[in-house]
Amino acid sequence: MSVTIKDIAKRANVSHSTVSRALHSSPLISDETIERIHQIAVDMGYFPSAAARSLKTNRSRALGVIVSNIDDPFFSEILQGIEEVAQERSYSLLMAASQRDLEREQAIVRDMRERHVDGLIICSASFSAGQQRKLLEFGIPIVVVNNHAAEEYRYSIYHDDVDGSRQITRHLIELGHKKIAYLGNSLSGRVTLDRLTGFCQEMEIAGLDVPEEYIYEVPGGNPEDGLTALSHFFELPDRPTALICFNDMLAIGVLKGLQQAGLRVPGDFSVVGFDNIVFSAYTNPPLTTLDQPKRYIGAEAARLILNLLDPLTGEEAPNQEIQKLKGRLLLRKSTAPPSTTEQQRYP
Amino acid sequence: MSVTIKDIAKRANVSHSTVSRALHSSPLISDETIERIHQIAVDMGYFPSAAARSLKTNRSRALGVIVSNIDDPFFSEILQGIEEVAQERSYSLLMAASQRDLEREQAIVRDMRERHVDGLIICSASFSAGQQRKLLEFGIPIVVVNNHAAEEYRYSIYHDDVDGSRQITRHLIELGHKKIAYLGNSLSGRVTLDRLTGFCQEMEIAGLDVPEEYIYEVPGGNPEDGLTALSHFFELPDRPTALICFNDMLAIGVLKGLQQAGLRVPGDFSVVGFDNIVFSAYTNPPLTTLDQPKRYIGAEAARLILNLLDPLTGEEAPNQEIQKLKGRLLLRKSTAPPSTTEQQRYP
DNA sequence: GAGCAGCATGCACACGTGTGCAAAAGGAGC
DNA sequence: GCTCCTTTTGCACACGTGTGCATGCTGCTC
Repeated sequence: MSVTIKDIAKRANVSHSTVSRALHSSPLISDETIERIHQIAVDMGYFPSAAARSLKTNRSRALGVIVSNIDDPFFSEILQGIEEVAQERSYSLLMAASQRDLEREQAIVRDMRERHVDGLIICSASFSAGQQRKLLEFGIPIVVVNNHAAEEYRYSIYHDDVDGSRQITRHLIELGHKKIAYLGNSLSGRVTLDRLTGFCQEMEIAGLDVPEEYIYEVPGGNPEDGLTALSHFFELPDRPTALICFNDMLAIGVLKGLQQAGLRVPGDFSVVGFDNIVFSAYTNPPLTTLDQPKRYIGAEAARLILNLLDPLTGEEAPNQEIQKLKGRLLLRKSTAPPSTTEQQRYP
Repeated sequence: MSVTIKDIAKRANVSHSTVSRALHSSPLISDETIERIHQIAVDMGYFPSAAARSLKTNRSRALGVIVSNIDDPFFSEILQGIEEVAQERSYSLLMAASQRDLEREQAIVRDMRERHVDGLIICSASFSAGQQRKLLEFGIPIVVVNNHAAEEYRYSIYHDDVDGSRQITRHLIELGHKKIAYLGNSLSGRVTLDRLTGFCQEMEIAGLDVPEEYIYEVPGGNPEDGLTALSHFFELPDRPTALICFNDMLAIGVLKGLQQAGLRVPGDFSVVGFDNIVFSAYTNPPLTTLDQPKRYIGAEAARLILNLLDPLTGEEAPNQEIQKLKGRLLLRKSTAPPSTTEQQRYP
């Protein structure tokens, strides 16, 4: 079929082991043979077999990446960060989407194991606890990104959602809002909880009350979820003047709902998102949000795992590393002081 | 290290070849041995080694997927479609982003080859012609998706951009527009060209003139590109009343630019996009666009290549297949008849 | 010239799996 | 009891690469 080191060996009148060593530029082989064999390899169009190498060395130079959905703009930006670093260090990526489906998760984990990936990056917020044990007995480094159980893994990197949410809440409070609500995504576990916690903490510090009905959760994080969730807040007798959304996607849906209802943002109602996905800058009005360094998070996750696999010279591989990154409040145009006449403007 | 078929063989008091056959449920092995060995395999936590299998069988049960950018919402939806079908047929995906960078492309192709992927799906519109030859001597099926050289490959699946563009143009013409402009993306080769062609065809049929300066290209397809491109049209002495954008991303930027300039859409100016990415439904106003079946395209690409690899019973593998899919015009709120006083309303 | 060091290369086995062929076991038919 | 057939299993080799160890060669020193 294709050219192997044996073919090269024949052509060069040496043994296949000499070829193998020469291609790795081993010091055991004389410089001229190395040069000669490299040349022959190029001429013959030799490509090493990753399978054979992997079989022999027990390393695949591949990373597994598990994500909930590839087409989530938040995750896809993280993926881009991972990809860049992996490519730079010449690792390949085996990618799979769990769709939050247990059966798929199991199939994926099984596959990753059979393919002997050298490391695993999990970007699926809700990776089931059952899989976790299976993964650990796997014996390879695992880095989780923004997982709901970030602290239970040895290596993880995640955004400080409590802090981010506090920044956002403080901003609204400083604008003068007193009636602030939170719209969460029940599917995202720890993340939505942390964002809720940060919100509540800051409200308490400010001595502001958060009625139970100001906290609402939907099972999803897409624009349409935000759109439909809005009716909950509309039906309240005492309506909030500002809404903190779990993420930008929800916020984008909320903006549309408000517009349909004839409410002006931010004049009548303030909305904030979370994540700073690309499109949050192009809504009308542009969305005030919390900028998570998504690309950096992905890159950092890849770097962390690659440093564990191929320790750079001088660096010691840590046996535990949990990175908590802080985001940055991004003020745009969807927030303003509450309208003094807001009750009248409600439809 | 981990459990191998030899370990199972020892435990079961048979040879490793019997185990190998039993695990494949070969008819050569008695049912009871098959049953017994399957049980032992489960008990011992056996995982077959993909590397060893791949080495022996010359199949990897993996598909390579090359994309320009993972975080492009258009491609990431296609990816999702690919992923679903691949998973269903238990193939894994090796994913890489070319970033339209020649050096990266080469590294990726090399890697895919070394890893012996069974098939390749190329979603990078501008995959260089040089790579193409290398790929073909590769000897594996290749399916290109929306490539600029779709017809040069044996298997490809792409959207009928000429038709789509004609649908869009016709819509604008029917609304009464006579001065329609096109904003292209010079990086996307055939795609932008086809969309331009469809536009021109329909304009000619309607007997409408397209001045040279109504056709403008920017090197990119992101919202910011659309935003900056707008000034070109503003500077024209005789301005268009409608703009067809290469894709939704550009259109989203254009919408923002128009809003900043104080123009009303669609009252003062009509805008249409292309692709129907998720967010096009959430702009203000919602974007009229051409709905490409992105997920379906991805799924179809994966199905095509998998049918070539593992022909389903009864089906004959075609030795060439070029699918051209038609999109559907999606009327939303960014288009309307041209304002009769449009010249006055321009700033 | 014997001994030795140092360099360059080959031999042989290993990684885990799949498979053609031989062989063993068992039963049936004469 | 022998042959023949069927069913079940084992032997041995192959896939392409990496590596410990042995071997051969060259040149130097005493």
